[in-house]
Amino acid sequence: MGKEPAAPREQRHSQLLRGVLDLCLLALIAERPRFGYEIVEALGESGLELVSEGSIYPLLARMERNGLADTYRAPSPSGGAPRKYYRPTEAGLAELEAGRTAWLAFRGAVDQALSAGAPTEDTPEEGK
Amino acid sequence: MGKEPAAPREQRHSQLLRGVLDLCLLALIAERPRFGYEIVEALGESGLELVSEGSIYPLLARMERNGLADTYRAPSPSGGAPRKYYRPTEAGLAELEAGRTAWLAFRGAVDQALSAGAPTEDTPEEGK
DNA sequence: TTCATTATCTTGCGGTGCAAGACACTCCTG
DNA sequence: CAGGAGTGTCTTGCACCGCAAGATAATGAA
Repeated sequence: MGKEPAAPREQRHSQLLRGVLDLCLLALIAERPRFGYEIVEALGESGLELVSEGSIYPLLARMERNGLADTYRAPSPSGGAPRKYYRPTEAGLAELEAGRTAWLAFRGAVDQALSAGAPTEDTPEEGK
Repeated sequence: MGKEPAAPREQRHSQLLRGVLDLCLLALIAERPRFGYEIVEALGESGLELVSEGSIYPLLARMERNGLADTYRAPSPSGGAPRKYYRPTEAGLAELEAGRTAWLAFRGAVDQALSAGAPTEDTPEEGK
């Protein structure tokens, strides 16, 4: 005993983000160059409020290392540490496009799987 | 170089499944009791073809251990090892309901985040 | 100088999908 | 009766990654 997860409900969110978080980042920096802090806020506005900096900085660094994004620095206009702006490379844009497709397919598959045994089930799917 | 993952594209699928796979299983056994092999096939029909037995048996066992599902055995009608049927408990149904809600919220958030910098958009970003 | 603000980066932990393979039960054939 | 094939279940070990927590850095104001 004592090995209970204790918070299985909130943990689901963490697991859900996997495999999609990098895509979201790519989409965000594809819209326009952004820096870390800004991205956290942008994600929050999308409804992904639980994403924190500890999640995205390593991810951003990995993307840069893998050649999906490149960066440049610029001083902070409001005083403070200089900002590091991220912007997708060609490879990054390609990855984003592939990822969008994968997400759409996955989303459809999960929707269908979850519709099984749904409570609102009038869906009179023909008997096979 | 030389430490590249080699297959980042196919790996995304694995990561996407996290946090949702248990929900799919719950939905499937909520529709009617099912056994392992059957579940793999059902998932495949939904589009989740890459899910293999190595993924779901441990998951099924975990759900049983956590009181989300209970089981009973029945002989295989077509000869072979006896089947182990899974069916959700009350707690399992509650978890399924909560999970559906979480999935819907997450899905919307990701859709919105991914719509940023979409190619179909007139992206009027000026050349800086 | 010292402090507050803004922002980036690192470490260690914990959860989990999956490939690979071992094991179990039943029927069929000779 | 023995052997084989088909059908299902279960276990081990690994690799991946989000995240809490905290360290670090740069700038401007008091």
